[in-house]
Amino acid sequence: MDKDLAVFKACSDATRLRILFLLTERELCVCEIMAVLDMPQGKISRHLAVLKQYGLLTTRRDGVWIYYALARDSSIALKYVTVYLVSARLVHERVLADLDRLRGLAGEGKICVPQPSMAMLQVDDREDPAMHGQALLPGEGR
Amino acid sequence: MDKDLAVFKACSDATRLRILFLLTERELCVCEIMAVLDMPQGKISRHLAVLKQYGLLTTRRDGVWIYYALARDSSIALKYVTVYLVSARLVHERVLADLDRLRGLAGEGKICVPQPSMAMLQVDDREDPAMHGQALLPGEGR
DNA sequence: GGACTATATCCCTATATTCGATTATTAGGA
DNA sequence: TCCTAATAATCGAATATAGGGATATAGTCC
Repeated sequence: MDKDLAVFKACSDATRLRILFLLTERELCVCEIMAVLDMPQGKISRHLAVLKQYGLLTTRRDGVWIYYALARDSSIALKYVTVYLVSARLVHERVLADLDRLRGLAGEGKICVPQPSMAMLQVDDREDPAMHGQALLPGEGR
Repeated sequence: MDKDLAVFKACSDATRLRILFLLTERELCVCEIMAVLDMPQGKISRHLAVLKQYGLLTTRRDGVWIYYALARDSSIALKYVTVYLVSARLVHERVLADLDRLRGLAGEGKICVPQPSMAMLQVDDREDPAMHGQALLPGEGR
């Protein structure tokens, strides 16, 4: 029962629930989730660590990126929560908006492809306080 | 989405989860839950208040006793959590022990002597726990 | 090696949760 | 009305959790 309890604890936070809804679409790396939810990297990373620790997520490393995906068959509760996520994703406005933003990022491909360094682009690289240190996404100007 | 979040918050405590499993059997009054879980009255009452506040329970007063029962259709998440509860109740040792203790209470007659309305109670234990979304809820006919 | 990027982790504070213990409320009966 | 049982509500302490900010680690490219 402890595993099931862990699943519910994992789901009992608004940010984590939004992340889980996003992951019903496909596996995602941290920077994609950051971009969609518009939250600082440390926060996203921490919540992902919690979700993984509770057994809801698996990770796959691909170079610099670490892809998070919904785990399967790790507990009874997770099975039903997953069915819930898939069923409710089309109902909640906020989730729909998140999914739209995700699809708008860069189609189905990687969005956080390594960018040329700012120095090489000869762009003013003064830090923008509003950016929380996150990298630019393709197509974004500064 | 907030209602769904509330459901998961409600389920993210071991005591509350055990109470919810008990309530898949039938509606219960506080003293019965106290006896089964062997916990102080204040603790049980507090958790029941949380569950009700989050929309998972309904109450019915009958004289001195207040019967708590699983709510229905109050949110999408609750629907799936209820299906989970019915499906998982035969899997977890601790839940089985709780349900056994509950069934053993009636004969003892030491605690309050409630008269549960049998209309609420029909749950088919022979349901296949592996099925998706079609398990019977308490009180639902086939 | 050095620069850069993606991600993880640590520190610290604010807030939330849980619990035991106590007290209050409500209903029924003598 | 007084008494009692069932339940709710309150208080304070201990613990857990979430968040921002800063730093650390680990690949990748040159």
